[in-house]
Amino acid sequence: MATEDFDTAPEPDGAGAPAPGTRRPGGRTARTRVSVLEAALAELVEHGYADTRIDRIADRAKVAATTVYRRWGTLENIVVDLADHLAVSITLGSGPTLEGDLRTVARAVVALYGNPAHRAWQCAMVSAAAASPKARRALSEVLAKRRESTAVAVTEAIARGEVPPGTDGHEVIRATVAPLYLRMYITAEPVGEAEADRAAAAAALAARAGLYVVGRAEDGTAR
Amino acid sequence: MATEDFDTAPEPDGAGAPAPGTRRPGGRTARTRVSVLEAALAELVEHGYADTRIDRIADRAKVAATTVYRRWGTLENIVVDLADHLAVSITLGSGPTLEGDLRTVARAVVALYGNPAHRAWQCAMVSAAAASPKARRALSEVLAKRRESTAVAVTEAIARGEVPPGTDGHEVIRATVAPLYLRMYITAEPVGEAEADRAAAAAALAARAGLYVVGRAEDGTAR
Amino acid sequence: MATEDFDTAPEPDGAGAPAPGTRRPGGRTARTRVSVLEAALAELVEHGYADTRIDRIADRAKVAATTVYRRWGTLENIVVDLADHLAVSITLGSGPTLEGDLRTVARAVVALYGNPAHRAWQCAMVSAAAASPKARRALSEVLAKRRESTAVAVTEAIARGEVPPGTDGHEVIRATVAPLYLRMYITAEPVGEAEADRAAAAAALAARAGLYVVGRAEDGTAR
Amino acid sequence: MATEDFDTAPEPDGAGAPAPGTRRPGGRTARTRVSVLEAALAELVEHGYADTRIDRIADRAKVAATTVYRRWGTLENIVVDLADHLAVSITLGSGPTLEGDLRTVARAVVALYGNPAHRAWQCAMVSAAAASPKARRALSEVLAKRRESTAVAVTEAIARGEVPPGTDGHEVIRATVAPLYLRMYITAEPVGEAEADRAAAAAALAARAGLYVVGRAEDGTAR
DNA sequence: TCATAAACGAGACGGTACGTCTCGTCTTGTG
DNA sequence: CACAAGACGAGACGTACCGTCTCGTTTATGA
Repeated sequence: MATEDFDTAPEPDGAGAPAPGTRRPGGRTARTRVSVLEAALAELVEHGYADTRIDRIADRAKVAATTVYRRWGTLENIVVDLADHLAVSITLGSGPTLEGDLRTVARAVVALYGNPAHRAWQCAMVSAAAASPKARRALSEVLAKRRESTAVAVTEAIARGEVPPGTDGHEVIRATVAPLYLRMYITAEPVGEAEADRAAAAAALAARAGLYVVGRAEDGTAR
Repeated sequence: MATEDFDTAPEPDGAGAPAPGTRRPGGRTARTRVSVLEAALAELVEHGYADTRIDRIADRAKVAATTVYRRWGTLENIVVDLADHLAVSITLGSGPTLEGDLRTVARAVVALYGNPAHRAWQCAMVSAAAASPKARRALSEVLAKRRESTAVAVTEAIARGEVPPGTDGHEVIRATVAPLYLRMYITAEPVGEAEADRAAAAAALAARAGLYVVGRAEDGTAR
Repeated sequence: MATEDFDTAPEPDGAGAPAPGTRRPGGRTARTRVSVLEAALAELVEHGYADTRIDRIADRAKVAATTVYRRWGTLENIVVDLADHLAVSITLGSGPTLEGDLRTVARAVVALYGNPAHRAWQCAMVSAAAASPKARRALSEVLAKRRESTAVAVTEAIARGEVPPGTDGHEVIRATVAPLYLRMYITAEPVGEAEADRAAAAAALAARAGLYVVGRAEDGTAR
Repeated sequence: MATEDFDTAPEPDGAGAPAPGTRRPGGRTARTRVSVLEAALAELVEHGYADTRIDRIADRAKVAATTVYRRWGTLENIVVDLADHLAVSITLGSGPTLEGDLRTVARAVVALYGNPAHRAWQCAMVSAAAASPKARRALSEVLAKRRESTAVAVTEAIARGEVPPGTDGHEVIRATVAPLYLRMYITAEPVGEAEADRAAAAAALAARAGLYVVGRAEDGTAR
């Protein structure tokens, strides 16, 4: 195993003071939060993560910059907090074949990429993740949660006898979205429905072949 | 097609003055360049892209900060310039099967990730790419160049009749490395030889099934 | 006359609401006041005027900061209010000579300077006085009040025929303490009984010579 | 001896980096310095020490605030630096009597107080001195330097046989100015030529009586 | 080999954003 | 329903880093 996780700092986030916004989470506090998150998203869309400034967020949110620093401290924290606010749910129509379901997932991923707000946020997360363990963990969690809701497609496929028992749903979803994410967030190559469908087909094929059966992963190759 | 490339700025890099370091590229000039690039790499390893400071690079390279600004201007440019300096070449032993070759490629990718210097640089590139079109293009080119040398495996496989004629070599390689890159640079999940081999197997399977035949990509799905 | 008083701001202290703490000056109200004043004094001793913070005073007094703001509004007001709380009285033993009495006064001034609490407060007053007219007036009053009780020594000396009739008691006291205050609060040079006694001697000498006879002050010099 | 000096902080001003402005003290550097000092003085006159803001100084001096922080760090340092820039010299005409000379000194002190710029600066110094040992030392030095040039009046008076040999010039000057400083910077009572002349007369009288003979100070009183 | 233009070194500065610290006010939820 | 505690607005602070400018020095390079 080449690596686990490249954490570095010990994150001295110990429970000192209970962070503003937690103690009295109603009324103004909540309004402020929404207002800031929305402003942050707008700034991400307009300027991108690297050129997003906290004071500009505060201005746009009609909030004192001090408040932003008090509540979030860093831009990274704001972006991470946006995850909840953006809460995305992919609903798949329980199609008759695994490939159909995966195609739905893949197309949804591409569609999200077409949404400027979501795309800007996701880009920001990727950029932040490459720099900080905290963002890394957060992004990891968000994606895991999303997979959670789509991995049921695999369960059903197992029930239908379409793929071998023991097939790891998460792994199948990963295989489906990986080529898309590569293009979208790393090489910035064009992504469309063609790519989505091809990725779904490849993942379904491999799943049917039993490549994602848990445990078989241990010896690595299947065939 | 959901997107092409999300460039924004026109990059006003017009040929004003001929950029220091090009006119007299010998002796001290060359020494300076190497020294700075090496220092930059070390800083990337130590602090990560987000916390790498130009002045610290200059200090470490025993060079005036002014010089760094004159020659590269931005950290991003330095990181991009590092691409040449890190020149990686994956040599595959022309094995008897496509899957074998892909496995070699995948394992090489994982091995590179195990190299702290290369990993730090690649993380920096991903982070920068998420923010700037220039970095995006550069990263895109680097990866394309790498694929160039490994895509021959597919050509040979076609010759052997292992995969259908018209199969797109680049696409096969992309399919091979995508799950690894996803784990390495986006979700920060563990990556090892197991994952490498599984990715290679899946890509080979899909290639054999004709999923990566050029032109068929147009209508998207291959059945 | 080079100057009168360097007031600037109009002091918008007009009688709007009757200031909290004036209406019901018993029980808790009084306890709070004492507690805050004492805390303020302690903070002055510990940190000095420039580094004394209202919230720290509140903490130490076990009182809500809001209360402090309501009652005093500014640190300056607290310091001014401390004047009463510190009420100092110099009792002179009605000695046989003016110089003796003045020596008592001078030594008392030096002794007060040796008291950390009083010294801290006095330093604060001087510092505040250099900045605000209100503090200036307050300090002026405090010192005038102190002189009031000691100037009787001059009245008695006049009665004894030791100094000419019409000698201004306040002026004699001023002359006595001036060199000490100069050292203590302006040049921060050492001050001890030697200086006290010398100042008393000089003031007594000048008083006997009739330098402080009222009216003669008009033409300034007394020969 | 009640006290020496009320220093507190260890002043971590050790020779780390040689502070900007010392290495290349010509041209722009010098212009910047003058510009800032002049602006600072103007702000002191307009707003007083307590309400002088560094960024406003920078604005007025048409200099980046960063530069001010780099060169001086604190307002206190600027005010201290102003001492040199304001370089005051009292020239006394070598009159025939000590009292005449002292009168010149006293009147000069009052006249300086009439100069708004000098008065604002001196008030600032007093205020700062009450808060920081560094300012205290600086003010102390400035005043000592001024006395240095006027204390010669006493030397000449000794030569003329007007005052006893061994009379301490500095102490005589202190006695002269003390009542004026008390009124000007502590009690803010009016000060004019009348007070100046009276103070000069009293100091001269005490000096002639031998009160300021060095060594006699040890046992304190002279009589 | 030597003149000269290129590249570098070093100090200072302008400017942006950051993150913090206070002060004093306003708001909220709880006793 | 009052009020203590929480959250906020405003403003200044001091710092970090970026990128530029200036001037003086060193060093390639080609005539």
